Amino acid sequence: MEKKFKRTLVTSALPYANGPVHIGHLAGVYVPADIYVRYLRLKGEDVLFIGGSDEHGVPVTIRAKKEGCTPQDVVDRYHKLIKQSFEDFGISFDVYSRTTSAIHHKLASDFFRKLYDDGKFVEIESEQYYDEETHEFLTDRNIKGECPHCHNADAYGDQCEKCGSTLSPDELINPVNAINGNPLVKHKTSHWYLPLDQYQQWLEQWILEDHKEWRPNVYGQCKSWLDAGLKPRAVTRDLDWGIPVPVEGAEGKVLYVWFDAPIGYISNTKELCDQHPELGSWETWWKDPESRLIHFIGKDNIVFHCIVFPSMLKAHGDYNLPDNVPANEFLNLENGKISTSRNWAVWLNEYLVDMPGKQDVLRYVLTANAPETKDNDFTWKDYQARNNNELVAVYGNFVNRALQLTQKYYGGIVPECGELTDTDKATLAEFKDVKERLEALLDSFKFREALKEAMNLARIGNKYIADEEPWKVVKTDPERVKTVIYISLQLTANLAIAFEPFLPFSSQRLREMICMETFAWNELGSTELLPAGKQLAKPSLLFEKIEDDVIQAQIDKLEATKKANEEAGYTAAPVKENISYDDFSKLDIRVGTVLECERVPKMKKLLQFRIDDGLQKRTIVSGIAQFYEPEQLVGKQVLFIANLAPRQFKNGLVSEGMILSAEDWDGNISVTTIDREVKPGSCIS
RNA sequence: CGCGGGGUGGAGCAGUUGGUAGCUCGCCAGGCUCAUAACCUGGAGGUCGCACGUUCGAGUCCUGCCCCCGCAACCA
Repeated sequence: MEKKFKRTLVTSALPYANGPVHIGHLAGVYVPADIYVRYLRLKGEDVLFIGGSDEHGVPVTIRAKKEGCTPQDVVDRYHKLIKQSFEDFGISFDVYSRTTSAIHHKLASDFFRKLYDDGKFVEIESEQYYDEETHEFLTDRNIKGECPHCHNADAYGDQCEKCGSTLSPDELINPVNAINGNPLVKHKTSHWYLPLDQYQQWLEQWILEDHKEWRPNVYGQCKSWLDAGLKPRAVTRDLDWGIPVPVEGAEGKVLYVWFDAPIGYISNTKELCDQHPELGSWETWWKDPESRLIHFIGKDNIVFHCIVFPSMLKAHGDYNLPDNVPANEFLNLENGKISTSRNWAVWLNEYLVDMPGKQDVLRYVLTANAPETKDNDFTWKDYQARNNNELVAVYGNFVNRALQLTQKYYGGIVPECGELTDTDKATLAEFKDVKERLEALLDSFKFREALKEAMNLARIGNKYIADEEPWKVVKTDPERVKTVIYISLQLTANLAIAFEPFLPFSSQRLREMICMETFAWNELGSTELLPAGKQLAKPSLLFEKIEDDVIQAQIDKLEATKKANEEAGYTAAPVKENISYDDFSKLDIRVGTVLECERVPKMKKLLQFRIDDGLQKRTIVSGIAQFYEPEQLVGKQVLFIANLAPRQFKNGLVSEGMILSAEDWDGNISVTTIDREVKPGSCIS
């Protein structure tokens, strides 16, 4: 299936302009994409690297409302910040634009219109529950109401958990939004759907048969969707933030963000090519069969890039389809899931303030530990170890040794190369082998392994110097040392090429040190990169050791910001509506003595209590298992609601009441108890 | 029987189409001193979660089971 392409168009997922970017973004998408692009450029291939911000969608409008500004303000701010972060980390986009651009609006609009005119959509009209405050239609599960059978007030739109009957939202009495409690009204609405079911067969052939070389996680995920059967997917929404649907009578509707975002790849290419005619027409990049399309994405985007977007392109008819979609899994941080809302992240803009000039260290660590086959974990200790034991000790050290020896013996001038010994030849041959392996790995998107191979080059160099012992030989055979140093310098120059895709900043500095103006991938393996007699610049350290306190500061910062953010986010909940004394007196709150307490098997959160309520013993189940050891509570007197209707759990357990407890700002739970012991069954009033 | 991802030397991970179990770090011993106490060599350490199969041969395929991690559910 090896096909020759004339040019390669690389896209990287459009980050959502709703917050800054963090190491997860970098590791999952942008660093691998950048490595690949830099590699192709070094080989002299025709390549474009397309990026941009995704600026439509509901979360932007929610954020704008919260902050009291316009959606445009929100995306302007984050687009700028994100763009700057990418620049700072050397992500070498040829263009980084945005989906609010005029070019994109027109192109996405035209794209939709062509599919519409060609009859590629299905229009479906329906009546759905609508929240007029948040302007959204709700899914069945997000609707709550009274069950028509057992009159449980909290039945969901698809099922009543009390009586177990299956429901549809229409059957619920007084349906409300399960998230915010807003009342719902029925709205008639019509939307356009892309009938993915019609593309099922074609997709099965195209992915499952023609692209078996895709990564297992991508292929597997596609297969599971295809096996489940595809359904038509809506491509429009009732919203006011987005690209208006270009159809008469569709006022108030916009293109669904997942329809317009991938088209952003096309618009941004167009924007670039229109400004730089020498790159050729954007249509050549997207439509010429000799152009290759590669999407770099995270695993959450697989369905859209492998199934939805290709179906859109196919429906349009003129476009190339992606040749490969290398998707990464997720990166965790210090054993926890990276989370923007919980501020559990290393933000790129902050990293550069704390670790100035260490872009390459992060690029290195994120690549060496890239989540290519499964979720991986970023820890600061690993970051430190990889910097100190690998970048400093292996790569930096070899370069420093070669350059220092050159300074010492030859005043920084490249010495003449004498006759090569067998070890010289063997070392150089090994270098050429690595080049081939490196290429094979990069061509198949195995960046983690490729980086390891590049590191091998430095290891070979270290071994060579150690074996040849020039500091010893110089006393007996100074001529021979010239050759050893010459070769060491050639290896150093080779490192500058091999590492350029991975560590562009360090490569640049290394090239300055050895006064190497031009370089190309094809020269990798050459023994004549630095001619004899060339004067080199004064060497400096390529990488620095990172001490424990610097790392500890980062760990502390992570913990502190997390805590501070949670605490700052706490405000006491507003007081509920007044109730009558009658309402209050209906509640029967009593003191009970805990006789027994144990965990409920298989239930992480549940504790099962045996309570003496003064009249009898009763069982109460409470969701506090993560905050108390069962033994701690035995013998305590707790407050509980005695007349709450019993509730049955799935495993058959019945809870006869509710123990009162307080939830702290950070989610910790504290059980209520009383100041002085009283008889079990005493009433609270 | 909710969905998914995993279980490989102390730690973190590779192991493509089944053919003597690898890498980085750590540890132990030795060497070297040009180098950011860095580098080089050697060594110890694994019944590849368990069991049963297929096979001349399984970490790699089949079946069953156990355990861990996400998500979902449960939090009266």
